[in-house]
Amino acid sequence: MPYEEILERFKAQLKIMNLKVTRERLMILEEVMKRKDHFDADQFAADLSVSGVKVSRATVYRTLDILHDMKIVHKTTLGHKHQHYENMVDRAHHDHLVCLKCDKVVEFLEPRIEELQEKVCVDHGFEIKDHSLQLFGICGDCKEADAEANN
Amino acid sequence: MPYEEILERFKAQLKIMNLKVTRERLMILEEVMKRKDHFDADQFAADLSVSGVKVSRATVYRTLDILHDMKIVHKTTLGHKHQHYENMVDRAHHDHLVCLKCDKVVEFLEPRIEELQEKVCVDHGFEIKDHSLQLFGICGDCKEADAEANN
DNA sequence: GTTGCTGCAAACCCTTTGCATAGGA
DNA sequence: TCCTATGCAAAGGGTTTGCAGCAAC
Repeated sequence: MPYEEILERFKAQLKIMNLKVTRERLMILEEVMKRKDHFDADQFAADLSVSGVKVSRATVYRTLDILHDMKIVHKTTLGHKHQHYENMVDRAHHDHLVCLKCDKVVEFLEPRIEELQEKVCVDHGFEIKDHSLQLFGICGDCKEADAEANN
Repeated sequence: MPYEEILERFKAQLKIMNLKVTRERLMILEEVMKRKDHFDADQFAADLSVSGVKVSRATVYRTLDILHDMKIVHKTTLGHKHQHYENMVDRAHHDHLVCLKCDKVVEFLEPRIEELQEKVCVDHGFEIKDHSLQLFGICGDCKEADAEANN
């Protein structure tokens, strides 16, 4: 989806929600759209600042929340004490593999897991709304590094 | 496993780890063994206090950590900002369904999901160590309540 | 002009930690 | 006696919030 389109969608949504189109919100949207990785609010605020964009941390949190409500960003817990955000424009749902040694994050999608989750919910009379799945382990690179260290 | 046995195991493990057998640690083990639910440290400390057992929150956290190292309790994140603990004595691994309305927690085990997780890891060259899976939705009771409210 | 937004700093919440004292081994 | 454990209160780290001034509409 071209940036122009997201921008228009963002503005339109803000209008619908009775929110104002401000310089800060546009700057944050722009920065989010540049990101393809999993980022945390603090790092994001720092990067904005380095780019010469002055926006307070409070506004970053507030705006990321709006973007989350609009499903433009997704929030995940990857085993740290802070939340991670990711740009979801043109991206399908996925879960995460997290390396316990180097913190590398790899995305995956296993449709059969998704189906089984649905089934579990139905079996328990739940209407599923969301889920959170993270697999923690040691990535290939770290395993290799370990093996070498033991030689 | 009878309580006596866990108690002995706890004392033995403490000895191995060069930790002391204290009144506080025994009181906390006893309270943990009474629990079959998912509890948080704060509630746990409050309940201890109501039972007339005086133990500081700091000691509760410290001791729950020891019990976690010993695999006597398991730590989970259930979508809240605090950790939940559960007594794992005589209990197998399981994942959780969480109701977004009433916070009810239901446990489930779907071996096929576990297998597929293994497969995903192998496919990505990861050595799996742990995983975290929560399904969020609306439980049967809340769905009924909603339906009635709409009549 | 009205209403919502921002930045700041303080508050929050859960959890951890430093330190003096108490208490197992 | 020696050394760890405890309790307290303060610190920590991420996130939220109250408020006065400011910017959209």
